[in-house]
Amino acid sequence: MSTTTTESPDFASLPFSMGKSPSSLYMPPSTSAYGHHASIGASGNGACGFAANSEFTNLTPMMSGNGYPNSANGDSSNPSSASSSRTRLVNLGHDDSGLSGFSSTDGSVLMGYGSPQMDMKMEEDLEAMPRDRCNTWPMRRPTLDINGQTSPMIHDRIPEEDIYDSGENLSHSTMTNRSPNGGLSSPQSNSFSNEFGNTLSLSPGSPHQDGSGSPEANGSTKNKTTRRNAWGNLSYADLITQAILSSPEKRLTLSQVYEWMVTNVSYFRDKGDSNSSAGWKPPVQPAGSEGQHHQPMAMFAVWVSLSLFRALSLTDGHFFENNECLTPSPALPLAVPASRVRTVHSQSTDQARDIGFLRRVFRDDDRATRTTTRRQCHPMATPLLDYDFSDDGPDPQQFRGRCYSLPTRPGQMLQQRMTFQTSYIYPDSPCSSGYPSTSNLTGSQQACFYGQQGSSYDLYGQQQSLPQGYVIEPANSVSPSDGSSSMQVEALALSPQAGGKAEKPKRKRNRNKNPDQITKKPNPWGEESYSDLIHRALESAPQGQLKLNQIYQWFVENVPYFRDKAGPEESNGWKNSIRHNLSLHNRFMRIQNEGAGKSSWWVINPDAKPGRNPRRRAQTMEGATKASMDKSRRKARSKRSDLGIPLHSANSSAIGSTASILSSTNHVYNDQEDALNANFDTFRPRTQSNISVPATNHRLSPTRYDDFDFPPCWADGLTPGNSNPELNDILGRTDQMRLNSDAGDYRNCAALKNPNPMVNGLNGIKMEIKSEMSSPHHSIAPPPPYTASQPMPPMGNQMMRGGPPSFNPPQPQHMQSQGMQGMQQQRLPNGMSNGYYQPPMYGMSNGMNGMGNGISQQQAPNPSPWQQQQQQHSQMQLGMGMPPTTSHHNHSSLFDSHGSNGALPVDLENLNLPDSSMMDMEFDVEAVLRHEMAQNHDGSINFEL
DNA sequence: TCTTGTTTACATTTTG
DNA sequence: CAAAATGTAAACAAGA
Repeated sequence: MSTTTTESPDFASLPFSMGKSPSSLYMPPSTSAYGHHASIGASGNGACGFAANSEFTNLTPMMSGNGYPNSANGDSSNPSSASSSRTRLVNLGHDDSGLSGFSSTDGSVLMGYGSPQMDMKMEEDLEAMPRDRCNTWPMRRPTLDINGQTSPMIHDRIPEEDIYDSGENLSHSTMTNRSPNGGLSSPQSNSFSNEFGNTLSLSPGSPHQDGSGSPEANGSTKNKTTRRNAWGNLSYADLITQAILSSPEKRLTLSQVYEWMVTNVSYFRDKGDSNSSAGWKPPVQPAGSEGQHHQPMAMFAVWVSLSLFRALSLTDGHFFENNECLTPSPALPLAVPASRVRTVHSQSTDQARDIGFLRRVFRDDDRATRTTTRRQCHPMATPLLDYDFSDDGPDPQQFRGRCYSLPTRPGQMLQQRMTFQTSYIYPDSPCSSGYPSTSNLTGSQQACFYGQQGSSYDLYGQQQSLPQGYVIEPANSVSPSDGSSSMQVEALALSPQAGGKAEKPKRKRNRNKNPDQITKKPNPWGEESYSDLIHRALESAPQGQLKLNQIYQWFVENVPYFRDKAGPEESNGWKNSIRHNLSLHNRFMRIQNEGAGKSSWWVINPDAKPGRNPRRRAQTMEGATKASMDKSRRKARSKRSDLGIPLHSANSSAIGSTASILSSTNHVYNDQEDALNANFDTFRPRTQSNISVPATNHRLSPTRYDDFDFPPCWADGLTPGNSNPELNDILGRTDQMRLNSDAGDYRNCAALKNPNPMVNGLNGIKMEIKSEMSSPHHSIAPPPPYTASQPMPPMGNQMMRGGPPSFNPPQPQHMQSQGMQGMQQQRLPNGMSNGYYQPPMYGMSNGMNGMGNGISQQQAPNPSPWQQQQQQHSQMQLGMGMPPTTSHHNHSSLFDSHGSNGALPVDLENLNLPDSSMMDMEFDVEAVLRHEMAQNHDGSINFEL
């Protein structure tokens, strides 16, 4: 890491805007997240961060709207900060001087990312702004003795409730000159002198210079309660932070934290024995098991809170920017003399890691909530600033606002830059799942960090930056501390931008319940499952798609465990598991890559719900548990075996997909066993997998859709609103799109959403015109670019569909000529199958425009006859691709009709369609057919076989 | 023969 | 305790 120092020219060049600043870029919701890589999306050499408004706690992953290599370039000229209307995001980082900070004269440090460019932009706004109050400043309590206050204005503004915000507690030693009992439980504890040679000063007892924190100071009963904890006002987080930062390497094992506590905090020192420490630390472990403690909840909470609060600190100036505490005020000598400000010019890799840390902290799609401590105005916990305190002079005596209370001896604390390898406050390593690990914190974080220092995720030689960002969603304003807890624990809703709904955190298994081994990862490689890893791999792919061998490669390159098992013999197992997971989970989809004759592209299913997603099979069977299904299968198999029926019948290949489909929906059979007999052991060619998307064979020419008037459902984001909960439940279980509730369009919508002829499980039925077969594209097999799987957490439909598609196909020349084809080929099967890739329905117009073809369906007023025919065929195809819609009473008529007129191909007639239960879904295929026939003025329906 | 892909089976753990 | 989740192994088939 190369670090250079830039002396800020003057006071005004503080890297953070103080108050309202243009650096806080507001973007309308419509522009948020999708079209731009917002602030958090940093380039490889750019530092970015969050703009963490003190009001906001919800951090929402923000997906990039396009290929992040481009969009995340961190262009400083691009104010591509994304936010919701109430969200403030600041484009923070762009160049190598991304880290900067400032400090108060008393040594408290504000730091964060900020480039010189930004600094310049902020200058004009760095004017002192009056503020009525600070969210976290304690107001003067009537009962408090404020004689000692050095800044009356402060007390006028400090909310009473927050007077003992823990954030203030780590303050300068000069602030400890209060009542002997005002701080830690003993005066000597005000100075931490630990084994690491650092002397840390604490002023835990007093909120401010007023000394009112001392119960003895005023003798009021209330004052006795002002000390939050028995050991003082320091929260656990503060203490832990102090402990960690006091270590030479800025990292401690949990046991070392305990030890530090005992050594430096008299309260804990007094309770360091195995009996009395039960409340604050785990029971004493057997010898040799240090660091293997089972964390009590307090520590758990602290851990999490510390994680977040560091993360928020990493978000740096923006976090503080919005914090009024940092607004320069004549009454608040908080600003840092320019000479004191140093800007760290860190290497991009460092910044990237920092950003990566943030990203991981806030990203995990499986967890939407976090418990954390709201730490406003807390400049600590991010010793990323190389701050020169050498000439601080007598400033330690100066006032320190509550918001700056934490860093003590910042020169000590911040001299050593924290790196990812030492990011013990690193709760969300890829090996973790966002839950605090009780593992030895000094364990190799690096081993858990995919895309290690300086490396990217890229398998293609492209520089990878953050695939996503996060916007900070507004949350309830910070409630002042009630003083009853050492920390304010709040839930941080990490909601996907799309849905915004918090996901229940996904717990990771810890198979080993042995307390001594509880720190062990559930898997040798970490806490993430294969599925998670695959997801991550796909997420990291520039196009969001990887081939199987690329997934292998990703594993080898990014997960040490698999790297060590990359041998041909050793890798068989985990490769098999990867394949198994790819096939099994709905969150992955395969896009067939036939033309290249290569393996398929695997992508993240854009419709996969964040968090838990059903597997492709057992869970889709309502009322039939896996066990019962297995039993039924065995029974059916046995029965068939008894009858001499081969388990795998080639004849069934024609309905191969259907078989799989039905296998996942055979609960609809009245007689499950019949369903099993009919479908279960049906052989399914792998190219007709129910999770496969044919990439080429059934592609349609883009012109086919040129003049198609797409119903509103295409543009409405395909809101999951549905009028048929049952159906949608099924669809949801099978990972299908939902039917739009718009009765007027839902049929076509449903059809359009599933134009792929395979979507119905009608494999072998190609309702495409002959010209299609002779299409030059037919023999070309470019992998369809996965537009929706740009690196991002699973966002859900809304998010996936809400933004413009990004099209960076592996074969752009091909995809650009495909237009709709690229969309169409990736249609999800409709209701009856699953796993097909469903491209995002951004609104067809935009989507098409975004795909190079640029043809909006509404923009072709005069379709040619050929086009009309194509449209009709398309609609026909689409119509056939949709499930029956309106009435389950009509489902038989469908077959009656086609049976009578012979319009349907043999395959269709012979198709083992699901029986009544399936048709209970409110479909009206007949109506669709009629519609299509009407569209085809000759009343014919053409099927290409 | 190898790779890829699907599916089944089973053991174990977690979850509700 | 049942169901679900997960990891693992393996059978099987298609295709290069």
